[in-house]
Amino acid sequence: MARPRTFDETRAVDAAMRAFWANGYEATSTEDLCVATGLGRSSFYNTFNSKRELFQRALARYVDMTNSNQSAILENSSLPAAERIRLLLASVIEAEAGNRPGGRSVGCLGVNTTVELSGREPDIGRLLGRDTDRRTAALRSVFEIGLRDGSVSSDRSPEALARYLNAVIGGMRVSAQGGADRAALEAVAEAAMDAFTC
Amino acid sequence: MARPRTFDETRAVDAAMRAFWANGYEATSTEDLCVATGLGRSSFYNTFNSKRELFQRALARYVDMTNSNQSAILENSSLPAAERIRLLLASVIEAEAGNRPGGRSVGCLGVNTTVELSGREPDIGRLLGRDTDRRTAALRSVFEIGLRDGSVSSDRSPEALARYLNAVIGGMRVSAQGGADRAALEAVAEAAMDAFTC
DNA sequence: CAAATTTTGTACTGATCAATCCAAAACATC
DNA sequence: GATGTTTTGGATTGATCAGTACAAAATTTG
Repeated sequence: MARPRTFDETRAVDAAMRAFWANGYEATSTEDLCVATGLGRSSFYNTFNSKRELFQRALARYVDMTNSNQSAILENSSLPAAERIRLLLASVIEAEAGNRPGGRSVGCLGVNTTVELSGREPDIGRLLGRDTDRRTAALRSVFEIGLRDGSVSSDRSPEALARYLNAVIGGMRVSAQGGADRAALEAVAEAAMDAFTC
Repeated sequence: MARPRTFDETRAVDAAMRAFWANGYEATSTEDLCVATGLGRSSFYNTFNSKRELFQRALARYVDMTNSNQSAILENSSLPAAERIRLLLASVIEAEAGNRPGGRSVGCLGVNTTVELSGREPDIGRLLGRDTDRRTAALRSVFEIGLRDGSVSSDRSPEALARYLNAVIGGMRVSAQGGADRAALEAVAEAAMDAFTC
C-alpha cells in the first residue's frame, strides 16, 4: 500500500460528534473540528470530504448509539413494560443531569439537529425521521406488552402512547438545556408516567 | 429635529423575529435581516447596533407575545382549570400544525433558542430562564385551581405538574419540527392530559 | 534501494461574515 | 431659505468561513 494513517477514523467521527453536539452545526467551524479530531486540514478533507458529510456520519453514529442503548432497556423482557419505561426515563435523566462538564446540559444531538437543520436539510430530516420511526416503533411495542402484562393502563392506543412518550423525552431534553436540574427532570418523568399507570 | 425614518422600528423587529424564527441565529446573516426588514445596512446598524442586540429584542418580543397569549388562555376564569389547559395545548397545536408556509413547522423561537444558544450565551439563557419561570408559575397557578375545582386530580404537586406540562409543550414543538402532523400532536396532547385527569 | 501510492503539513483561495465609513439626502427649526 | 441634525445608500473593511493546492514525508511492494 502506502503511507498509513496516524489516526483512528472512528475516534475522529466520535470527536466531531461531541463538537457538533456541544455547539451545533453552524457554530462549529472546520477549524474547530480539526482541533477536536486532532486532524490537519488535509487529513480532514481527504477522509471526510466536507463538513456536511462529517456531520452526517457523526449524527448517524449518535443515532445508532442512542437507539441501541434505548433498545437494550426497552427489550429487557425480565421486567414489566412500565418498569422498562421508567428505566428509560431514568437513563435520559442520567444523561442530561449527570456529569455536565461546563455546567449546562448539551441535550440530545438528535433533538438539537431537528431544531437546527431538519427543516432546511431534507437528507438530515429523513435521517432523523427514520430514527423517530424506529424509536416510536420500539416504544409502541413496549406499550403493547404493558397493556397485556397489566403494568400499563390507558384508553389510548400504543401508537399514541409511543408518540406521547417520545414527545415527553424530547421535552425533558429541552428543559435540561434550559437549566432544569435533576429533581425537576425527575418530577417531569414521574408525572409523565401517570398518564399510563393511573 | 431632523430627517425622519422611513420605517417602523417595531415592524422591523417583527420581521427580524420571523427570520430568526425560521432559520435560527447563526444561519441568519445580517444581509438576510436587511432584506427581511427592508432596511439598508446603515439604518440597520444605526437602529439596532448589532445582530446580537436585534436578536435579543426579537426574542424578547416573541417571549412577551407568546406569554400574553398563553396567559389569556390560562386566566380565563369562566372555564375549569383542566379545560384551560386543554385549550392551551390546542393553541400550541394550532400554532405548529396550522398554516405552515414552506411545509415543515418552524417550531417555537423560545425552544429553538434554548437549544441553539442558551448554553453559550448567558444573557440569552437568563432571558429564557425568566420566561420559563413566568410560564411555570402561570401553569402552577392553574393546577392549584384545578385541584380545588376538581377538574384536576393528581398526587403530584402543582409545581411538578407545571414543570411536566412545560416539558410536554416543548416536546410537542420539537415533534412538530420533526414532521409530526396535527393528528400526531393531538394524540400527544390527549395522552398528556391523562396524567392529571385520570 | 527504487518505484508507486497514500498521508500529512502548510500556505493559500475566493466567498461570505459582521460591522464601519462617508457623503448625499431629507427633514425641523430658526 | 439657511443651519443643524438625523437618516440613508453604497462602497469598503478586516476577519473568518469552507475548501483546495502542492510538495514533503512515510510506507508497501518489487
